[in-house]
Amino acid sequence: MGRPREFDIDLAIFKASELFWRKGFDHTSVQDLTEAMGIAPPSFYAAFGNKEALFLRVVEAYQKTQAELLVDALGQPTTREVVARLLEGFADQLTQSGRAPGCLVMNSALPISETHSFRRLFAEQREMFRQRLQQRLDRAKTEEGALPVEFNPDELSRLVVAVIWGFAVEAQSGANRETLRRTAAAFLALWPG
Amino acid sequence: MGRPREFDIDLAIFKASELFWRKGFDHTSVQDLTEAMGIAPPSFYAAFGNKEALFLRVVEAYQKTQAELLVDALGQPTTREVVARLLEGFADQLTQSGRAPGCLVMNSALPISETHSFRRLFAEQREMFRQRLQQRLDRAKTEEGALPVEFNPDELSRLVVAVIWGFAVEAQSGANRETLRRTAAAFLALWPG
DNA sequence: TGCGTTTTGTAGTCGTCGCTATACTATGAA
DNA sequence: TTCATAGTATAGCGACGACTACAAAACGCA
Repeated sequence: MGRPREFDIDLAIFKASELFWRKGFDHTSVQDLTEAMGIAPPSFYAAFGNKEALFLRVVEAYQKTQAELLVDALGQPTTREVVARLLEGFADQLTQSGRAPGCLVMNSALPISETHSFRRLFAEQREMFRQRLQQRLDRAKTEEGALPVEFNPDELSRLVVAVIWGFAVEAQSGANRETLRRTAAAFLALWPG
Repeated sequence: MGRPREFDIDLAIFKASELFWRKGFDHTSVQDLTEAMGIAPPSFYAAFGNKEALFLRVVEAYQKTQAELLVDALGQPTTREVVARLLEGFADQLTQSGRAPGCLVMNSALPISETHSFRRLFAEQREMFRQRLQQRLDRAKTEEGALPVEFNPDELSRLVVAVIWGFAVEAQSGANRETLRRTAAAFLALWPG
C-alpha cells in the first residue's frame, strides 16, 4: 500500500558502509550519503531514521561477516587451527581489495567521545567476541587437554584479540595482506597448543 | 616587547591534550578548548595558529613520552626484557589514572578521513616506532645470537606492535592495568628469546 | 609622554551540519 | 473514481562549526 520505494535499501546500506569505512562516521555527511545513494534527504530519513541509526545498521551487517569468520574459526579441531583461521581471516578481511583498509568500526568510530553510547556498545561487542574465543580455549584445555596447564584461556584470548585489533590498526596504516599473514604466522609459531 | 601573554602555553597544551584524548579531535571544538584554557578565540589563534596545528603540538608532546618509553625498553639487555618493558610500559601508560583511557592518537584521530594528511603522518610514526624495535631484534639475533634463527625480527616486531596497538584499543574499551599486564605476561610466556 | 608591538575582549562572519515543512506523486483498496 | 497511504522533490531552518575584524589594553623603548 502506498507509493513503492524507488531505491534498494540494501544497496544503499552498502554504499553507506563504503563511505563510513573510508571517511569515518563524522566526516561522512548526510549529503555524502544521499548523493551516493541517489536519493533526497527526506527519503533518507524516512528509510533510516537518522544518520546514527543508519550507522548502526551498517555496523550490524558488518558484524555479521565477522561473526561468520568467528564461527568458522571456533569450529576448527585444534586451538592452533582456531587461532590460525581467526588471524588469517582477519588479515584477509582487513585488506579486501575494493574496500577501505582496516576495520569499519575502528576506522569510523574509534575516536568517538567518551560519553557517547557508541563507545560502550562497540566495547561490549568486542568483549563478547573475546569471550566466545575464551570459551573455546577453555574447552580445549579442560576437555581436550590440548593446552598446557600453565596457560590461561582468559589471558590467551585477550592476547589473540589484541593482535587482531592491532592488525586492524596496521591495515588502516597501509599494511598489506601478505604482511599481516606473515605476522599471523609468527604468532602461530609461538602458540603453545 | 608588546603586551605579555596572560596564560601559560604549556598548561594550555596540557588542557587541550586532555580534551582531545577524552573526546577526540572532531568532537573537541575550539570553544571547548578556549574555555578549558580560560582564553578567548583570538588569543587561541594567535598562540597556536589553528586547531590542527595545536593538535600536532599536543601529539608531539605525547609522542615524546612514548619515545622515552621506547628508548628505555630498547636499552634492556635481552629481547625478553625489551619486550617486557615495552608492553608493561604501554599497559601503564594506556591506563594512567586521571587521564582518558587508551592512546591519545588513536582515541582522537584513528577515524580520520582516508585523504587527510594526519592518517599518513600517524601511520608513518607508528612505522618508525616499529623499525626501531626491529633494529633491536636484528641486533639481538645477529650479534648476540639471542633469538633462534627461525625467528624473523621483521615479523616479530610487527607482532609486538600489533599487540601494543591492540592494548590501546582494549584500554579505551575499559581494560584495566592489571588485565593488560597479565596479557603482556601471557605474551612473554610465549616469547622465544 | 608618546610610539610600535603584541595580546585581549566583543562581536560577528560565513560555511556546513543534521534534519524537516510542505507540496506533489505513485500506488492498492473500496 | 475516490481515498488513504507512503515515497519523492524542493527548499530551507536553526544550530554550531572554525575562524576573524576591530578596537581597547598592556607592555618595552625612546
